[in-house]
Amino acid sequence: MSYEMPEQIFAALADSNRRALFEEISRAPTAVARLADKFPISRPAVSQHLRILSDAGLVTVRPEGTRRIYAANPERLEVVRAWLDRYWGSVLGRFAEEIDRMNGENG
Amino acid sequence: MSYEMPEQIFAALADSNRRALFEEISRAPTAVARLADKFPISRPAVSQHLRILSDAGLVTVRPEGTRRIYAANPERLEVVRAWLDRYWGSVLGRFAEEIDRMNGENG
DNA sequence: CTATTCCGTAAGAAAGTGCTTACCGTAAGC
DNA sequence: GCTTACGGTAAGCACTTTCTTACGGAATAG
Repeated sequence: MSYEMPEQIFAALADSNRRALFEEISRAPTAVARLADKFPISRPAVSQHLRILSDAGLVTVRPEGTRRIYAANPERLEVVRAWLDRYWGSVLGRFAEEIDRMNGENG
Repeated sequence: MSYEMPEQIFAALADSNRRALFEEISRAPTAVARLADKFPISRPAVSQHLRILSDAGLVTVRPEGTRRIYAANPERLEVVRAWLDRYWGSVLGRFAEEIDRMNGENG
């Protein structure tokens, strides 16, 4: 049994600035300076957040002249959904066991 | 339009110890000392994690004698799922717009 | 070639996080 | 009552995060 741990992804999405950046980028691929204009933090701060999003695989980069265009990689969120599904699976499995157990005792 | 921000929930789940505690509690409601036995951290550390999980609404507490039994509140994860769904909705909406725009230009 | 624009990185400050030990309150057992 | 078990909180420490300013490298415009 092996599945990808959503460690980096949860950590990346835990910061509200980063979530907002990710959502902004998801609306349209965007250059760094433009993001820095839209957010109340400096351009280096944006770069640092983008680094983390990039390491988590949530965004990709494409150079365009001197600019670097960041685009979202929405598929990556499947890891989160997979974690949720796996969690629900185990919780529901537990629930079913409990039902069985109660039936075994009483039914 | 208003929807609950998953701020605290993502932050709570970003820590692997906390995720593990949450999953452990999800298997069965558990007292603090028992959790401290199962994890390589002290009892106060467990208490502090439980506080954060509790503030995020991911767990509930029930006193039982001198013990406090923590139980998971899985429904809370719906906030995460809702965020995912909303995100996908907007991304797919964008995609549809893009298709329309291209059809308007070329087709 | 020079100037300009864009952006990543380095360095450092301030704040936050996660852990430990020590302590205190509360519930149950003797 | 007194003792024991349980667990939250305070204080302090090491480490990490997040931001800033300063700098330097790379691509374009003149």
